[in-house]
Amino acid sequence: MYEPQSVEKRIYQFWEESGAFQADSSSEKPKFSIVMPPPNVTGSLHLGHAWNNTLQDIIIRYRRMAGYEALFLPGTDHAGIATQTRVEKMLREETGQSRYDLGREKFVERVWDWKREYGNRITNQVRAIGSSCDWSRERFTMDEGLSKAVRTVFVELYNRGLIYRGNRIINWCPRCSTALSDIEVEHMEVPGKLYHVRYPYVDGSGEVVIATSRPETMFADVAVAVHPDDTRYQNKIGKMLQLPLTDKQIPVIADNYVEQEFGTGCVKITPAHDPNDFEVGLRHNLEMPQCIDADAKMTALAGAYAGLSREEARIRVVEDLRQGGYMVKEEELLHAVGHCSRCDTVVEPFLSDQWFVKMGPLAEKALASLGRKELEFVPERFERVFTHWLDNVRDWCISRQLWWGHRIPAWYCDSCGEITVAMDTPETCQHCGSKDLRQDDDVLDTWFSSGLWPFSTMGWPNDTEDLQAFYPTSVLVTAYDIVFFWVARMVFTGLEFTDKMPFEKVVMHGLIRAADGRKMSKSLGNGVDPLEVIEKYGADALRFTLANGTSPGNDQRFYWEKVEGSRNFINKLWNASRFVLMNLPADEPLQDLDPGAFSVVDKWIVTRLQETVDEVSGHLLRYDFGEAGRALYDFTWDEFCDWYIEFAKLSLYGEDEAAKGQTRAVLVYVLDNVLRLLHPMIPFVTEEIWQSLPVSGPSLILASWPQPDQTWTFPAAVEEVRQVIEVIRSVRNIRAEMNVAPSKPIHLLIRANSVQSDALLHSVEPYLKRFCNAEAVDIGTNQTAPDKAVTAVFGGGEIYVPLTDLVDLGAEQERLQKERDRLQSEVLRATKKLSNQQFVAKAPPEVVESEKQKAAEYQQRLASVEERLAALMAD
RNA sequence: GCGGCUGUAGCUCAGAGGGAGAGCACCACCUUGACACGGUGGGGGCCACAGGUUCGAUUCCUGUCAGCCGCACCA
Repeated sequence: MYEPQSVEKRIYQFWEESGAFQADSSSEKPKFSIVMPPPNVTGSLHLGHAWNNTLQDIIIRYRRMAGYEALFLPGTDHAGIATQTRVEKMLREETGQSRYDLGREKFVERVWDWKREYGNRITNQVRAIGSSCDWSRERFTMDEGLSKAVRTVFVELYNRGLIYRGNRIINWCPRCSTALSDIEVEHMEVPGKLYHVRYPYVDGSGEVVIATSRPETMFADVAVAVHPDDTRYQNKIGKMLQLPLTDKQIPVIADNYVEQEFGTGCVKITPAHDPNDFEVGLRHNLEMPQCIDADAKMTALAGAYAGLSREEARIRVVEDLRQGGYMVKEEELLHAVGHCSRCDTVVEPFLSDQWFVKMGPLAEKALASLGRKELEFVPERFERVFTHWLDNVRDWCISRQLWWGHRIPAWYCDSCGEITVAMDTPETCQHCGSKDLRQDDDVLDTWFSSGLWPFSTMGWPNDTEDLQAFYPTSVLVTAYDIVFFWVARMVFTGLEFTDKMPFEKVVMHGLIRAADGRKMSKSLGNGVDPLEVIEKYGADALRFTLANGTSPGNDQRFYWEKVEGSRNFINKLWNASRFVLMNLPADEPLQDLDPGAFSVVDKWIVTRLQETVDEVSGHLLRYDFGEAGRALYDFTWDEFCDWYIEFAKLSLYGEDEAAKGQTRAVLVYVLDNVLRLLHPMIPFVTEEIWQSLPVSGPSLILASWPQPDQTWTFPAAVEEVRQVIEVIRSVRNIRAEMNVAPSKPIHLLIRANSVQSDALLHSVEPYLKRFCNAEAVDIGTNQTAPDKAVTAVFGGGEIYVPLTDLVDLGAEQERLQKERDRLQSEVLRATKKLSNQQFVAKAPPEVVESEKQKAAEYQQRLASVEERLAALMAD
């Protein structure tokens, strides 16, 4: 039994130390490169990473074997919010201090300590799944070089007018105390209420009724808007309203944004707390007071409610509105509420000074480039998702109120108030020369640095050899859930700063789900730790599970049973290899392959191997890992193990030394190639086995990828062995159906229906004897059915198994009738097709021809079965 | 609202314009000298539904139903 635990660590170390993972930028070979989506340093490997890494590593190992200089560049990102939160929590637990107690500098130093201590945990986990990364090129988003790239891009974009600072509404997470970009907000349908509230006119001439889902923001109301065409309110525009629960007065204004049909057609305008109202505020030049602060608490503006949380405030405000007679009605409302994607807190639309990337021009460039087919998505459909998003992008808020991250290279002048943006800390203000400069406190969104990953990792902005050799990268492999976060940003920055798409292809895979189809998540506690899988079944089994039988871009569910199946396959391979090895002579060299001396089964397996090589290579080139895995599984188990090895035993246990030598050579040849083909998927076992095979080369990881060899294909042999197998199966079926114990020898008679068939059957007689457990085999073109025999019909003739004392005539009749029915329906199907003039006229000739052949063969078989049946009835 | 995915054996899923597949589960048999994480044989499916294109559709197109997922500021 194969035990991966004792093998995998050793093999990985061997590879790593042998330099097999290292790519040479000065190599003459064609280049192939992948940059790994950097996992969070704080994180630990989950099955999604495992899947992602498996696919990348399959691609890289395949290309490396196929003669490319292959680079798989690993690294991690600094994960601003996640890491900072983590270290803050640790700090609080250990010393009771907050980051403010420590101060920025000390705190950041603390995070670096943490990173140095735990940061290589995840990269060691990546090693455990076998990724053949070039660790000498490992990068971290906060490395000096990558930080320089970040500053360069920031300064450049600022100078090109694509980065600006503005006082705008952004998504604010009160718990994380930072701004978030639009895509870091998850909208969830939440039941709420639509409150209809009376706002009376100041002059006592009545009232308007507004509808709101957030009554607690009313203290920051600056107007009530109606549609300019709304006849109900046209003459009210400009009138003043008394804001309930306050002494404030606000005007009725007109704006096209209001929908007349919704609610009452009146909208309260709160520019500081609602993105739409903010736009209205800008259009009408309104004040933008805030009644909720950064901690999601009510400000002094809320008067008596100041200091309350927004939730408490709502309850109290609603109550007081009811008391005061302002509440008209309360309707149930299901509405989408933004939640922080990291901590699930309800996001507050918050007016503040932030930095933004102007997306319009960047998106346009990306769309143009996509239009020119400069990037290919696999599967294709993801391109639509991508372009649709690009069509509607909004500016990207990139500043984060954190300490851990790339600090924004912008300085404010206390003398003139202007901003200086520079690569290096400026001595003086660019505008007035003053030395009173303060650097912006904020850091950049982590994705800002991840967005530069394909080229920043290769040394950009310096013009390095790596960039020359390996950029643009060949493929990007990622799950579809981060196309917008990551892929899009890399595309923008790649085009803007390198004038190239950062990768030729984007290969998308799905998400891995729990067995019940739900997402794996910490809160549900239904996550499976890949390391546990590796510990129990080995990394190869995990990899094969994740790659085999999957479909591009689709999700998959995790099943331990599937891992078990993979483990069984690996074990099968291991045992087959043991068989091959134990049948090799210890001291003689292996014979050369001599196709002239091949037996029919040798020709067959060698041909099937060529076909498999062709098939698997094609699937891998198309990134169709599931199909590649399936083809290899079937060939290895069903054809090589179940049939060829069994055939080979005859020769190996026989007396013919020449045949034995050939068989050994074929076994080794096929196994060698199977190992090569399987290596990208299950690198550990294949390397381990390969090391003990009598083949030349330092390691499988550096061995060459098999090429299909047309001179070694014997199509006739494939057809012949197919027939031999059919005979053997038929006899086994007879044994099982007629309850003849496998241990009981039988007498086998075969009537060949052609000379060729006769010759073939004679040549494979030893196989028939062994596989059918026949004490005697009689083959001839004029064999006839003996009395009391069980019959089966195959393509090349008829099989008779005399069962003198055992035969149950009823059972045999039943068997033959079943077979007759089956054949009849086949004949019917074929003749029906052929009698259709349209089919014969319009279908491709080869299809018609093969249909004719089928019809003829089934006719013949049917006739045989009917004849036998008649004879049986006559008895 | 817009866009996308999925619907195939009891379960999980591949597949492809010309005879329905795999793994697991199930039934029967097998202590065969690589492997019981194994071997042999077997049962099981109107390929969601309705139209259309085609000589031919489970596969392509349209619609319906069901499940899921993105994107979207409707108070």
